[in-house]
Amino acid sequence: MSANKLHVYNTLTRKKEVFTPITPGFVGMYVCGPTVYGHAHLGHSRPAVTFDLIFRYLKHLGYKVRYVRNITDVGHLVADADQGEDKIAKQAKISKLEPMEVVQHFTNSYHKNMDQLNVLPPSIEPTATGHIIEQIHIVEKILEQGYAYVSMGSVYFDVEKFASKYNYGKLSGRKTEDLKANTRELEGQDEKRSSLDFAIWKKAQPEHIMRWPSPWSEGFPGWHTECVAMSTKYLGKKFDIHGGGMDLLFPHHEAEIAQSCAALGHDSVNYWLHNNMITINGQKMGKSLGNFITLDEFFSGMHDLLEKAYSPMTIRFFILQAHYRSTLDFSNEALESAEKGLERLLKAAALLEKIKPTEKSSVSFEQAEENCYNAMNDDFNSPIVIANLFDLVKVINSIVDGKETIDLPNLDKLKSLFNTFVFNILGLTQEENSDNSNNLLNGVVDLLLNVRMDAKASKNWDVADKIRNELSDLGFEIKDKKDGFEWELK
RNA sequence: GGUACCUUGGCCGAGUGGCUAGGCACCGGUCUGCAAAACCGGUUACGGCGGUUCGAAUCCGCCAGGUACCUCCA
Repeated sequence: MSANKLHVYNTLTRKKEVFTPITPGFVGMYVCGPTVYGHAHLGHSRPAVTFDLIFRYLKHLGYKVRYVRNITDVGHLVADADQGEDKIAKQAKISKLEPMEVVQHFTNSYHKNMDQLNVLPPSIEPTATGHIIEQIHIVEKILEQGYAYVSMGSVYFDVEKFASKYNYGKLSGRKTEDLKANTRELEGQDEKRSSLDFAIWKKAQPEHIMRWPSPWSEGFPGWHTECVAMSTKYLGKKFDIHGGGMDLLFPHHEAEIAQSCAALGHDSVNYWLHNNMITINGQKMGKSLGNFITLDEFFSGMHDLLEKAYSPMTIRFFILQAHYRSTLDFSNEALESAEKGLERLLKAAALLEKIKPTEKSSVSFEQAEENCYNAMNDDFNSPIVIANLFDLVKVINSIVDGKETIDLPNLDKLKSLFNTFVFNILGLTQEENSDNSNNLLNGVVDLLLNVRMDAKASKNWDVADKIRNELSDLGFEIKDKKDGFEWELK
């Protein structure tokens, strides 16, 4: 891997490639966002954090990035007995709310969770319902090009016709013959010429409450059309990066490629990036599997599978400790070790600010810096970055212990390196304990510990230990120093 | 059934031919009145069998186990 160039793993070619933007200095990135018909769960945080890391790093490299992440608020079908019914509409009926009320509620909840995870907002966050006209235009274009047909008020994409000219399945490695042999019986199949075809406009059934007029019927846009319409609108007919979860590879992204190819005559995306899944007991955590834990439940600890609450930063760090293309297995043990590791990292970051430089330096950081950049340039390898940061943690602690020395230029270098990677690129934040701002409490604890200092001075160990042990039981961590003490609320 | 991918130490997770991440846990030491924190050192690996090679966790083959997608899903 060459040292200075960003390489990304392109799902389309199954290789790491040098990243070269279409327009020098600018990057266009589109990422599939959530379908807002439920609270965000741990699985949703993976692409959000992954592409946040990528967004942050591209910006750090000096690119001007337009990051588009959509909100899917219409159109996807449910999997159970209510086949053919709109997910959002179904949720709306259950809770007797307006569909847009449901959408707004879960969008707000998603935004709150993303903010807690310190995920930066995208540059543009378009909604599917806000781009019905654009989607109708895409459908019209595909019809004009002859790669779709109208049937009973719905419009279907003609996969076999498309496949006769273009390569359908190139992203997911599928062949149309194999697909034909394996497609299940689904509702509405009789309207389609082939089981492979997919709806790009769907006529609304009477019970559908989300519906829009179109040249073909009153209905709603098809499953994969919104991303094509919105990515084209905001990033152009050709853009750099398209991201999303691996589970969207087929059919969603394959269908996107087919649609933009059919409508525009060429591919839109240069680099396809896919994050892997978070698993629970080795199995994908997913809405439809019912084995998910929401982010709010993680933050509060209110779930049977959780032994305790885990902070948003713990979740973020947990995700960043694995490479984005690997599966990541949830367990209480793994989260607790992430929590402790993160604490150690952030404590070092705080200590770093207090270090006073000396005349001479026994340490330098060129190698560490190179290692960090090489790791990020090698397909955003955050676990390697973190490993290097932990090496720096050791150095910081050794300096504080007086076992190493650092001069001003090296201290500035270390601060800049550490803070850049910990806070700017990995996007971690110090989670301030709100109780620390309580002056009354601070005064009382300081008083008790000063009493303990006096007890220690007169070798009254019983009193000294009693104060320390009982404060510890209450959740305070007491650290004796040479000439005093430090404490914090755990 | 088809396609793709995975299997690393007590746990989590990097690593793609030699130099063997990192975190958590555990053990020993330093410091401390004793602790905690910190530092130093240590222990436990590459699913199985074969092959290629001077050398394989890393390449190839077979076997076993697992996952994802093929229907909405991050």
